[in-house]
Amino acid sequence: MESTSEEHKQAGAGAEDPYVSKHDRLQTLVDESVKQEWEAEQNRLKLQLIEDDKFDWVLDLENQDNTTLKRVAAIDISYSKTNEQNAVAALIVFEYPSMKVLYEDFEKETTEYPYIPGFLAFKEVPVYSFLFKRLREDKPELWPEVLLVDGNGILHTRGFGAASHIGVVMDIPSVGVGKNVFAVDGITQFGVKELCEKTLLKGGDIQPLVGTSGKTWGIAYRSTDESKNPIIISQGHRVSIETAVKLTKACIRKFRIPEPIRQADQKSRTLVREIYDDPKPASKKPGKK
DNA sequence: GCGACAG
DNA sequence: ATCTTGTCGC
Repeated sequence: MESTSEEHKQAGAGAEDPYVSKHDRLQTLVDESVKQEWEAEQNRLKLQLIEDDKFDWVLDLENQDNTTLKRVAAIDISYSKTNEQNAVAALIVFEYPSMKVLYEDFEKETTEYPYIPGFLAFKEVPVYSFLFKRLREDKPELWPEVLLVDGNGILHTRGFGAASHIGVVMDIPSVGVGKNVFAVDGITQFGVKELCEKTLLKGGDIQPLVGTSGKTWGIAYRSTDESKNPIIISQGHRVSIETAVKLTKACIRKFRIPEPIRQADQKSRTLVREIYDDPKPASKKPGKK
């Protein structure tokens, strides 16, 4: 039988087929039935989603004296370049507004699932839940008042991205900050890019992301004068879009990415390299060679 | 069927 | 997500 490379690829999805990449094998691990279960869980959890401000702290950028916000956290996860399943996740709690690190914790992880657009939470939330559990047990007094997540909140196919997912599961106010646009409701990367080139002229400028339906899914924000590409802010859980933008703005320091997320990204990336990609000669005993 | 596709 | 070289600017 004649077989194109495409057919060969599909026909040989078995785990023993050397012509099928590990990535492809992971993808086939998540079949339609799994995705349907995940969709159902997203829709179920979404019933608990709160898109209004529901917290007891105050963040006033005009009158800092009114501000009572003390603890902002960020989570991120970095993957091994040699094995895409291996990763290190980070949970860091910062003092606001000094951005001094109050608490940081890391955890190695071997992700069970691959990345599938629309289902990022199912790949990353398990290790985050673990880290939050350890925080609650070890330093409950440092529980953050709000959480920044690298990824989208309601800017999502079903209005329930990873930032909203972790926010609901942990019952913590959360904000999604992405580096790319997730296409939904007529919003496209290209469209947003073109629009932002006209509207985001300087650092601090914002551009609402309004879908065909009229819904505002998030806001593109030019965080600094130097960064031409905006970051994409969307509501996670228990925050309005205004608060989501205000908090993100308050967490920008010198760089495009909000400082908490930037540091969580940096540290998890350093660790994943040390642990998986730059294996140091396993601790040789001093004096021995 | 076709295009889209966070990390 | 990760891989990549040089390059511009403070």
